[in-house]
Amino acid sequence: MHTFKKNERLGNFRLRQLLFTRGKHFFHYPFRVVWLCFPREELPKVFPGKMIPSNARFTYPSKFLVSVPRRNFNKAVHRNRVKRLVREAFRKNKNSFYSFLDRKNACCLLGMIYAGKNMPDYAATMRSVREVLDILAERIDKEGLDHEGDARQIIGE
RNA sequence: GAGGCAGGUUGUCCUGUCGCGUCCUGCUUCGGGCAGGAUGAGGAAAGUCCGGGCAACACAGAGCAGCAUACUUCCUAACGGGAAGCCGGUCUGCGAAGCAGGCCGCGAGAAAGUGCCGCAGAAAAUAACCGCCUAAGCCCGGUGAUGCCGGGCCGGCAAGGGUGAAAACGUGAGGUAAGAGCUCACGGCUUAUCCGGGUGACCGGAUAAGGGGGUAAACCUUAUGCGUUGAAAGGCCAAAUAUACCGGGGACUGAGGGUUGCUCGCCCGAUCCCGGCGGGUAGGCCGUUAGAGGCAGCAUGUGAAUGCUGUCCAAGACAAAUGACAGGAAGCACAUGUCAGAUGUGCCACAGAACCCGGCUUACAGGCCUGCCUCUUGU
RNA sequence: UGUCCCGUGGUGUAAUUGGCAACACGUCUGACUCUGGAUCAGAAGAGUCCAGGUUCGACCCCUGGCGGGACAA
Repeated sequence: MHTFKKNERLGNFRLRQLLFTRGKHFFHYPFRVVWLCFPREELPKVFPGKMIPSNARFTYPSKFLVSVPRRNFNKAVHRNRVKRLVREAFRKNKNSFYSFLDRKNACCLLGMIYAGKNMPDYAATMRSVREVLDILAERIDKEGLDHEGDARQIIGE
């Protein structure tokens, strides 16, 4: 299904902090991609000794985040336009990436920061998002999964 | 008919495929998911420039300080907003004064006080450089002279010159040694009183007094208003620990605190307060979307607006939904073509709610309406 | 969401009772040198973010806008 529900978005504060402090990143124009991929059964380690908040549960194998810096797009309406285009492209292209993660029994935090300075068009965004997902799957396959350990240490540092 | 300016108003629509937030209903393998239905950005949502609602602080009090406003009347919940006027400035038209219209105005007080006014100039505020005058007083000389002539001292004057943005009412006459609102006539200004008109600012007139340059978007004075802090206000729930340790202070004769710049007042106050070094939490709900709401009609009013009646409106996210793609229609521009229809290409703005309202300001493709100006054509 | 600050040559800064927009670096020209650098001499380069207003006169005071920055658990 080409859906993009609220649960596929990265909304939890602790998970976002985890992504940006521990995540790996690479650049593929026009995106700076930050990602963190770990086995599904290690999720409780992020929230030791307590319930997992509802917006941190992985109903889908991935949580996704788009960011557009104000530096390059001054108007709020332009930032919204870019974010909507990227989300649309992710929605259309995510299926093979999701099935790849399901085969690995992994869950993935993914952030894409739009670093271009010009307003993208639909076709180019579709193409570059597809390329990013391909590169990501390749790297996860090659480098394996991360192991979380005690997240309290991660956030404390 | 075309173009320009100003103001007001409006600011795209339809279909298909895929998709998103919220709410409701139902189903379910129920901290989740599925199906169906409803609903989902603006005139500025923006800037955050004002005013309110609302909330907390003792349902809030005094003084000082501070801030804001400033022609009048009215509208409004309120305002620094708006309406109608008054006055001043400026432009245009007709013109003899004057009248009409457009535009602009932070438009109280300079006769309460203080400060400032570069350069130039004698002087920038109890004026005297050049200049004008020696009538009165004193002295000297000439001469027969208590007079006259000449000179000096003590002085008098502010007309003329020149400087400047600005020079101590203007013109004319009288007056005088020379002069001066010193006096008079006309004109103009300020203050006070009175009369008439107007709710009022103010206007018209009369009488009396006066002679004071500008600057308050300099300090200031007067009048009026303002308690402070803003949804990160504030309330509730859940989770988590440490009343650890070190130093200092204090315990009713009061350390410290109470979201107010200072002082007071009032209130709270001992498992307390300050500093250091450490530890824990980072989640949810309410506040939170229906209100000084829109539209139409009638009535009142010059108008802003108000009253009555009817009718229509239900975004509510929270690393933040309201979208993407395709096709078509409408509108505009250009080209081809034409009696007209048409065809092709391109364009279709500014911009995205974040507690809610009323204003202001700023951005804006195109359409429509009104007024004014210019040009052209016809009558 | 709210609060505060700043805007001057190409760059960094001055300019206070409101009275000629100044300085350094850089740039350009010339001298010195075989050439360059350094050094010396000289010159150009702004009307103060924009638009109004107050005033005789505005970088300075007032109003509105534009742009940039900082802060608030």
